[in-house]
Amino acid sequence: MLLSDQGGQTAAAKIPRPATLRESVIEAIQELIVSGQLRPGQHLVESELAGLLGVSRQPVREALQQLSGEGWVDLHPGQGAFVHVPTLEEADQLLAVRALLETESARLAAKHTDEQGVRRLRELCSHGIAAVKSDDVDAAVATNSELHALVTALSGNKVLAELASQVARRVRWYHTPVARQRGMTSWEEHTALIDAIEAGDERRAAKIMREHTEHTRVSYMEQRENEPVEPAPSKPVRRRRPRQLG
Amino acid sequence: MLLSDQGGQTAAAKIPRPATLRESVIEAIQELIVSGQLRPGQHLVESELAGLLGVSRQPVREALQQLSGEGWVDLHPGQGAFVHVPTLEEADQLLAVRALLETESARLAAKHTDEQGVRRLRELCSHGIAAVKSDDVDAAVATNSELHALVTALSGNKVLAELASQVARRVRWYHTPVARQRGMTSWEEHTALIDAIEAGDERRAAKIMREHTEHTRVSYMEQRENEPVEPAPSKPVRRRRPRQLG
DNA sequence: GGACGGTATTCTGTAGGCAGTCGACGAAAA
DNA sequence: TTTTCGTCGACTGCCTACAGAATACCGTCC
Repeated sequence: MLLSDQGGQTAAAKIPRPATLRESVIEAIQELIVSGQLRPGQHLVESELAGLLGVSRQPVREALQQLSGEGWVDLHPGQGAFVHVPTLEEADQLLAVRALLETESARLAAKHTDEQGVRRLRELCSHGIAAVKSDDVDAAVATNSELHALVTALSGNKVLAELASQVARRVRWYHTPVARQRGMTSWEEHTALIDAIEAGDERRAAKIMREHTEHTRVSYMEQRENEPVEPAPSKPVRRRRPRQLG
Repeated sequence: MLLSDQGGQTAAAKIPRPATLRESVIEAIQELIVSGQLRPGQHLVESELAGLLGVSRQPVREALQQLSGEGWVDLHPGQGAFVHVPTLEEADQLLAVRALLETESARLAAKHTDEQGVRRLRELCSHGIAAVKSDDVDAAVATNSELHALVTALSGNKVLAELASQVARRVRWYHTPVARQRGMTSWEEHTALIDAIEAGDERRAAKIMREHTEHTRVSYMEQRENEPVEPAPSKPVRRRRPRQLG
């Protein structure tokens, strides 16, 4: 029970629960956002999403509220939900926080180094390297998330792990385009990190993780500066359906 | 807009918004929890809360879900909401995370030291000292929260500030009983912290904040060991209304 | 031609209601 | 007496419906 729900995907056991509609809706909307079908700043009309997903408004409302708590959408009271517009500044700050949390996690993981944990880390690492070699970016990103999640789990601090996972989910939104650019380098750093954890070298593990996350941040910032997104409307306006003829 | 919703209570300006029912319900339930009217592990029946607060079930549901995201209640699918049972271990970890976040905040605040910010910090500090002298624990705790929130806001990293505020809210649940014990000592440390921030001494500010939060943690742990709470039922059971006669 | 106010429309926020599900209690069997 | 099964009650999850709020459209007036 302790770590079963940390990995999320790792614990596929238990029961393939039918899951509540709310959870399904959450995942569906997340998918729509990361896939770009819902653009940043777009007004999310509850009834529309409800119709699209074939459910009622209530699960959609609840999903939007949870997504708001996780930073995916912004909830303007009385106005509705809008897909969050990721700022350059915010991405920078988010990645900085991630660096902070994960650095500490790595330090703690090295402190209570755990043979079985290290083994699982190595497994994930080889999966990730395989994914990069076969040019499967999605799999690489997913494995990357799992690996980082596992490191935080190994820190032994559940609160820290949960918080880091929350931040990581948001980072993942930005991460995909960077993954290809970073490519194999990232996984070499992972390997070094695991070595440090296995050796129980807190200082080195922390250092590597800090540099690793910092590299990702720099990569992201460079990428973004090369491809400036079009300036979104500063005031998100409620979209209006074209009037019906007749 | 930038910092207005950081303090919560500080920004009483803006609009005396009628606020959505959901938000009111959230605050009401939080209040019921911290005041102890809702005991840890207790089953929260939606219809009951709805009746108590004079609203329908929907706002209550939404409030419970948000509170679940913030760690106040645990949501068991198909079973309902239960007031979170704070573990000793969890409190320890929570305070450790707070230490991490606020240490970094203090460092950053010292980095971009800001005259006006320092002035506001000193104001809060004197308020807090006055509260302690007049033995007003609630005011002291509130002012303490505000001060810490302001430090995180001065860090300039909004994501960090938001996260720290989230953690701080949970800490506050545990903090009240410790406040009296720590008393004036805590505020002397605050003064030293502000001095360091004003001087722009990152290292010293971080050090003071780390020790400060560590003192709180130790205080809390000592207090808890002296007064072990009764072991809550490990399996939260759905409360059952006594059967109607006839 | 531009600005302003009225109106219509759309969406959110909330309420109430129904079916599914989970747990508890009690009876029957071993 | 202990275990197992059936039944009942209550609560959650979801859907539908209604009232209020906010905004865009459009005609009128200056």
